[in-house]
Amino acid sequence: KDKYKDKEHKHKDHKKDKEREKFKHGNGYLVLSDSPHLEIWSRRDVLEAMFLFLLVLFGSPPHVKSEPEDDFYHSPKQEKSLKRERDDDNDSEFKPKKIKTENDKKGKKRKREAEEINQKKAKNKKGEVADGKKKAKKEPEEKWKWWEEERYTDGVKWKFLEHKGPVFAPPYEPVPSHVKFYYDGKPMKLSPQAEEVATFFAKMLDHEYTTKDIFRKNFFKDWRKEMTSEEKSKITDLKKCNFSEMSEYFKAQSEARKAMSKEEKLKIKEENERILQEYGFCIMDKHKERIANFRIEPPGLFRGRGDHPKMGMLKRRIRPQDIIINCSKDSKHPEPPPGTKWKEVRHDNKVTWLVSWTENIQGSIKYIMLNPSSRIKGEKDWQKYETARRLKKCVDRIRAQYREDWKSKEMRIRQRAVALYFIDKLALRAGNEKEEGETADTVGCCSLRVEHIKLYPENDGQEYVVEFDFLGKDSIRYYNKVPVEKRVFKNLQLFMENKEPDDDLFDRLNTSILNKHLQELMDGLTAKVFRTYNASITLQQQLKELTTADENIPAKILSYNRANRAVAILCNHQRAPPKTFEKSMQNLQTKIDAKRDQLSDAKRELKSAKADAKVRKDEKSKKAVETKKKAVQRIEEQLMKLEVQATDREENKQIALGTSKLNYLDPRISVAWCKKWGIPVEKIYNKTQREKFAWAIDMADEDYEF
DNA sequence: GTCAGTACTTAGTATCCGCACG
DNA sequence: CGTGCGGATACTAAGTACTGAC
Repeated sequence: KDKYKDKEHKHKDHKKDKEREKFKHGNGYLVLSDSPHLEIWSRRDVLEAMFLFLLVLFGSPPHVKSEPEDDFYHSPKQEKSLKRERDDDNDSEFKPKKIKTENDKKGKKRKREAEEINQKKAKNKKGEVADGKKKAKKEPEEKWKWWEEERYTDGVKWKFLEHKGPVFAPPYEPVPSHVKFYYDGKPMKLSPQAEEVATFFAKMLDHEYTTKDIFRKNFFKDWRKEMTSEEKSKITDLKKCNFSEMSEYFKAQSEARKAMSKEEKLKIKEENERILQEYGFCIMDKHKERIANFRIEPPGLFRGRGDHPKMGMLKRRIRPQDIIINCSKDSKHPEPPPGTKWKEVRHDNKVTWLVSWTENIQGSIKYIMLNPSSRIKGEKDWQKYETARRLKKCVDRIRAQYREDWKSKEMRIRQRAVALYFIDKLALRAGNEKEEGETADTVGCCSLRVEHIKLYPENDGQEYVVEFDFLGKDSIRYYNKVPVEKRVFKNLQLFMENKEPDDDLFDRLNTSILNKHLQELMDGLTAKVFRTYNASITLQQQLKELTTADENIPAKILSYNRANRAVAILCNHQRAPPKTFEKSMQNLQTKIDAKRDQLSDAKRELKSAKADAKVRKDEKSKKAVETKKKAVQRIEEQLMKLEVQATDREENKQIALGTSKLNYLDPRISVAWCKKWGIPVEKIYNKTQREKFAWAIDMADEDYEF
């Protein structure tokens, strides 16, 4: 109650929020605290309404638990969902009842965000409100605009969750007996367990992974664990193992798959579709939502990125007894495959995952969660950009502050300030500590070591240049030479004094110290918000700068891509140049040349048509001139389009735009840009992206400002 | 402050699949 | 009507952030 008091005062019309706030967490279960609604909604009402609603949703009587202990949990949910639409107008009546006495930052923050949501909401709400139940019925056809509804505010992620559990990897199918494995030149029949692991290796034989020492060592060690004692004593040297028949067999198999008839392919497709329909969706709070990764990761050999010390280790097969199911108490929980049991079925509505298991390589937990188009992901995404926009409002203050801190007497503060400067200026990642030897040696800002930077008092005519060279996330190299302010430079010299190359540059700093500091500067601020903020603000600026009114659509899109690219470069989003890059560039060039020829032909024709018309002066020849003119124009346009495409592709050779588009750029900036220039959103976002950003597409208008 | 554990976002690449092209 | 290309999607690794115990 206290938490949200502050909100109450300012938000008289936020009744729904209040409802949510009533269901607080205490002693491990939900407690219904001061609830004015109990006055209007008797338990019977609630049950009745709930019944009706479920009937509409599922078409058959629901399974309703009647145990009292379920009740407090249960009814609020239904009460709330049904009520939503209704109570809008009697809001004010309830207000006075809520007396909040204290506030905290989180409450404030949410409030502010909720405020914004509400403004938008006000616009559309009226129409939808009318038909509460019908809406639920129609829902599958009609897209649900979750962004027009209130959000949970107290850490509850859902009230109802039902799903079918995961899809397990298909069981191992032994290779036919004529496919032999040879040890030391002699054929050898392997036990199914050992054989399965051998096939994992055989499938990767073409990959350069299998030539790496660590990979081979890890693989062999784990493989031996799967062998029978007999096999173990025989097979002692990986070099003497010959997997080539297996490898050939799998290659043949994949060829065969490609060569399958249409019918067979269709059949497989249909089967996949069936599985998707059955397992690919869940019901969360009365809405059917798509699950992102409902298939359990199949066993195989671990492929880390970069120089990973664990590459080649066996990634174990996941069994039902490894699986934790999360769903609501009042849902029909998924059944484990016959003869098996789940590790646990829990009902934790403070988390968003449906299924989890512990992976055996790093011992970390993996989750099955919802699709980016789902409410639960979308809300979070939206909130992320709202936080970044709040940073926009106070970034000047924060910048002034860290510049001031460069002069601090305290080393830890100077380090903090310089690190923050890098994070802000260069969009570096925070750089959590990692366990040595468990993962590839990569760093972020706070974990930079002395060996990762070089200082040049003067370089290429610039003063105080810092050269960064290190491996970041996914072992992608970050290389950059940047001139910095004198104070930063001097500080860096100081930090590096008397240190070995492999000592931490910021020895008095880590991400948790930094984030704690940031939290004090702005509610909800963490290091990664700077990346989001700088990416989005850069896009907005670049779009403003690069777009010119008189360009045609392809040229505008090139401008968009260039703006996008500026961000990708800032965030260091790289990719391996596609294998087919050179070739496809050539193809494009050929096309361009052909188009050029075509254009000059068309121009020539136009000329002669004109000459002809001059002499003849009849209608027909005039018309011919017009036609030719149009043809020339059209070809010119096509040529332009191709040239633009070529430029775009060339500039994109080693830069990946997708990551920033998907994770860093406030989609409303792009949507606004599209609207402003009359560009169809489809040119910017493909189908998946449009689903993910449905909220932004729906709510942003052309004058949206990040 | 350190550490382990948990939840969730961000990331590059492998594979799939539909469509333009010959 | 087959084929090859390139965008879309699937996959899962690798980050960030936060919590709570000590």
